[in-house]
Amino acid sequence: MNASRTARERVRAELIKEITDIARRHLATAGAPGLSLRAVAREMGMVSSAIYRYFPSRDDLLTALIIDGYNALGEAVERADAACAAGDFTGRWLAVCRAVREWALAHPHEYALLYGSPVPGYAAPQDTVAPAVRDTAVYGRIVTDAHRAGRLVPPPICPPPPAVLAEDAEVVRSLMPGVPDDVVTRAIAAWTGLFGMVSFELFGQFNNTITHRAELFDHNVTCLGRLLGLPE
Amino acid sequence: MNASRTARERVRAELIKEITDIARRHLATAGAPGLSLRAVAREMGMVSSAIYRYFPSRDDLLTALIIDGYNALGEAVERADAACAAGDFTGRWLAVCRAVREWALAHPHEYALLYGSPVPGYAAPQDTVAPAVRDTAVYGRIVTDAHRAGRLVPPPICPPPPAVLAEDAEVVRSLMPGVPDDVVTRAIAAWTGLFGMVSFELFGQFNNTITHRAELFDHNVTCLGRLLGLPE
DNA sequence: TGTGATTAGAGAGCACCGCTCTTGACGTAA
DNA sequence: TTACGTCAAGAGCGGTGCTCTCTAATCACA
Repeated sequence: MNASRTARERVRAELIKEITDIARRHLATAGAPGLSLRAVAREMGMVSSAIYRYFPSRDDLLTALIIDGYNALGEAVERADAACAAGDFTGRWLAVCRAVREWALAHPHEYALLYGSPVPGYAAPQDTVAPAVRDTAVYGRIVTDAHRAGRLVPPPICPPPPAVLAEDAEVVRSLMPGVPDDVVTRAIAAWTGLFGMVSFELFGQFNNTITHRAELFDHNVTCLGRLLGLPE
Repeated sequence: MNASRTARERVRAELIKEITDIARRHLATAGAPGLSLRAVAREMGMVSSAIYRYFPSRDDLLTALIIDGYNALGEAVERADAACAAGDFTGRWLAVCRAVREWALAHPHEYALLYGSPVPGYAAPQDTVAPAVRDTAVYGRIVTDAHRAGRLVPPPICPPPPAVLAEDAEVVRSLMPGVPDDVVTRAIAAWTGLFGMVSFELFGQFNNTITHRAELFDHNVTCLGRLLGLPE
C-alpha cells in the first residue's frame, strides 16, 4: 500500500518539478504576465486541463515560482555571506549586495516577480512569507554581528529617529536583536537603497546614462554601508 | 480648409483624450497587464476595432499612458519644489521626496508602469525619454543650487568614487552642472534610495513590518539628504 | 452644389488565453 | 469482482490583441 502510493506520489512530484521548471523557463522569456498554463502544458505534451491536476490555478503556479525564487535568492545570499570571514562585516555586506545584484541580473524576470510591480489580482499566500525573508535574515545577522563586535559606528549625520518609529523598529529588531533604533532605521535605508539600485538598473532607469554599473553599484552600496556605520 | 480640418482633428483629439482617460482609469484598477483595448472600447460604446483608428496597437496606448504618467509625476514634483523657499535646499529635497511618494501612493499602477517591472515585449520609444527626466531635472536643480550656494557639504564617510565612473558622472552632470564626481555618485545613491523606499512600500515589501510609513520615509530620505551633504 | 477622395465605425474572424465541466480509462483496495 | 479515487482528454465559456472587409459619414475641391 505504502510502496504503491509513494510510487504514484513520486511520479506526481516529478511532474510538478517538470512543470515548475518549464514555467520558470517561460517566465524567463515572457515575464509573469506572459506565463501561460497552456504553453507549459503544450511543452509537456499534456493537454492544458491536465495541469490543473497539479496546480489548481495559475496563481498557485505563480506562488510556487515565487517561493522558489525567494529561496534561490536567499541561498545565493547565504552562500555569498558564508564565503566571507565572519569578522569582515564590510566585506560581508558588499558580498551580500553583489549576490543580490548578480542573482537579479541572472534572473531578471524572477527578480521582477519578487521585487517588481505586484501581479494584479494576485495575493501572496502565507507560504511565501518565510522564504521571503531569507536574504533579509542574512543581512540582519551581519548587522547584529557587527553591532555585537562593537564595529558598528553610525556616523553622526542623521537626526534621531522619531519616537513613533520605535514600535516598527521592534518588529525589525527580530532580525537584528539588540540593535538600537537609530541603527535599525539606517539598516532599513541601506537595504531599500540596495534594492533601489538593483531595480533601477534592471528596470531600465539607468539606460542611456550609466555604463559602468558594477562599479557604481559597488561604490554606492559601500556608501550605504558607511551610512549604516560599517567600518572602512 | 483649416477650420474644417481642425474640426475633424478636434473630434479626433477629444476621442484620443477620452480613450486615454478611460484607459488610465482601467489601469488604476486592473494594472498594466489587465489593460484591455476591448474593455476601453466597450466603455466608450465603440467596437474594439475602432480603437485601432486612434492607437495602432496596445503598446501605443501604453506609451501614451507612460508619457502622461511621467508628466504628471514631473509636474507634481515641480509644484512641490516651487512651493519651497529657493534657499531651503533640505526642505526642497524633502518636498520632492514627499511629492514622489504621494503621487505614487495616489497612482500606484501608474507608478508601477513607470518604475516597476517593465512590461514584457514592450520597448519604450524615444518619446518617453524627455518626460521621464522631468522629476530628475528638478532634483538636479536642487543639488546644483545647493552646491552653488556652498551649502552642499558631503560628510567624509564615503571613499572617493573610482576613476572609471567619471564618464558616467559626466552624463549625469548635465542635470547638475558643476557638481563634483563624488557628489554626483552620492546624488545617484540618494535618488535610487528614494525610489527604493517608495517601491518597497508600494510593492508590498513593508507589509506586516512597517506601519508608520510616512514617518519612516521622511526620516530615511532625510538621512539620504545628509549623506548627499544637504544642510541640517 | 455635387462629386470623388478620405476617414470613420461596424462586424466577422483568427489564434490565443485562463478556467470549468463532463467523460472515460486506469490502478488499487475491499 | 466490485467500488472508488485519480487522472488525461476534450469540449466549451468568455475573454484577449489584432486584421480584414464593408458601409456610412465627412471633407476638399471643381
